[in-house]
Amino acid sequence: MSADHPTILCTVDVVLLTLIDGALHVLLQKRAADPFSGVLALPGGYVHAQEDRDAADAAARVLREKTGIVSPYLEQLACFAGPGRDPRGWSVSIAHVALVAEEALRAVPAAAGAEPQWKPVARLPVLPFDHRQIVARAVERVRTKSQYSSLPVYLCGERFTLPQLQAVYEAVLGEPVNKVSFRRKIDELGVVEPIEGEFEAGGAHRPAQLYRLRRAFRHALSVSGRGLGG
Amino acid sequence: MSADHPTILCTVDVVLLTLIDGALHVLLQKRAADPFSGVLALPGGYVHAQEDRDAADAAARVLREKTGIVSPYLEQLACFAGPGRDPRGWSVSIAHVALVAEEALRAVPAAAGAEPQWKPVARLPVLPFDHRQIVARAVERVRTKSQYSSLPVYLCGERFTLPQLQAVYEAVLGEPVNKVSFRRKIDELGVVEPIEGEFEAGGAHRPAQLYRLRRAFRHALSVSGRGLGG
DNA sequence: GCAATAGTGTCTTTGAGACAGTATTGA
DNA sequence: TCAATACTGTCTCAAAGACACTATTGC
Repeated sequence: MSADHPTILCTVDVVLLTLIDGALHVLLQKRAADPFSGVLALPGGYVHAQEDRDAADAAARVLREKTGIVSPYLEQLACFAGPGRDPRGWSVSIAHVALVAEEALRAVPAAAGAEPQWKPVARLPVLPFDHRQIVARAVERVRTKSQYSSLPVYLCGERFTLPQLQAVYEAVLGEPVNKVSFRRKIDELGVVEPIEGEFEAGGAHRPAQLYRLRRAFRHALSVSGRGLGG
Repeated sequence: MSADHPTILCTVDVVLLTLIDGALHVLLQKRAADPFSGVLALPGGYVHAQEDRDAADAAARVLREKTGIVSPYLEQLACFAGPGRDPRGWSVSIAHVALVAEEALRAVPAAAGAEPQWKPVARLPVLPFDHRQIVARAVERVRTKSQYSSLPVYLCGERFTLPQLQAVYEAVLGEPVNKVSFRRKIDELGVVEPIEGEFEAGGAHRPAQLYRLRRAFRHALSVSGRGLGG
């Protein structure tokens, strides 16, 4: 029965987001091969049936191979499929969203793929395939989830203060949040903990308590994004 | 580059839910072909590159061809993918959730496929592939969305009373809901409207106002499920 | 002391649930 | 008139936001 139907292209794409100067940016790379060789696009690639254990695994591999980045948060976004999105024919892209702290990018080893470029999601260049819609859906998902979850902590570095975390929420949501209710919410979500005796010094004002992710929410590898407060 | 990789099976599966005697039921059919020929499973099939315009379109076609049902609500759920879920090899299933009123099933023409069987989601038989997880995720999605949206209206017939709609919500959510806040919420969602002068007669009590979906929320065909109060 | 930001106590406002009342039917 | 359910007005309670106050630093 499978022979009745022409081969369908099966790929994964990754929308990797980070916060630069208070604005969400997405990682783009110049494509190494046709179609659209040399054009800026989302990192993506074919599923490797020999090595990938599932779609998230494939997305994590593609991200690692092309950019050297291992994201602490990786979640399936949706399938984008149809006859027109890829000039080669009917294709399926299993799109994923990943989050990383800008700070963590400084430790990334030399990438195997093209030099990554960060573009603000509010001013994207023209993108091939349906990558513009994919990015839009990813941003929408992150904004929606940030309203009730602790997702934005994955945009912070290892150590952060609550005022910093609040600024991250405000940047993602695009609106100010109430300080008191923000702290109440973060407290009851229970995903971060104060680092005993550690404070952010430097300013001409009272130093802020440093926090970190609780152990149960730290991931060296990719996670599904479900049921983890994300 | 595509030749580097073995063919990946690309299918769609549909979790069609309805409410029977106050309990969520899922439509299953005996499979017509191997693998698992003759075993009860979700209706599913290959993507047809020649005719399907996207994944939801493929799901609607599969559902229509195999069961004769055209659902007023169809939404992409997630991709289930991996080497172990199908004995034929690495496979991708683009799973969808669909909702239909039990009442609407009576008007369904003779199905081209096997006789559909409705099984309660709380007591599923053993299912092939990863269909059990797919059903579980579908039910979880419907429950979650029902908490804040008008999704359950698609489990009602064309005309319904608010007490009937409330009972549907309670069946889906598995818990009683407050009558006053329920009516406030339905009112502000703005997806239903009273049918002027029409009441549900019959009981030895005050008749209830009949309601229907507002025109903007009625769909003869499948919809994406996003941004429509669903 | 003063400016600046961190952190907290508490009042107000808003929305959800509880409860009890009125409305309308068939018997 | 009574039982039964539809519908509605209003009180109570809990969560969220507003505001103001204290805390701690560098200058």
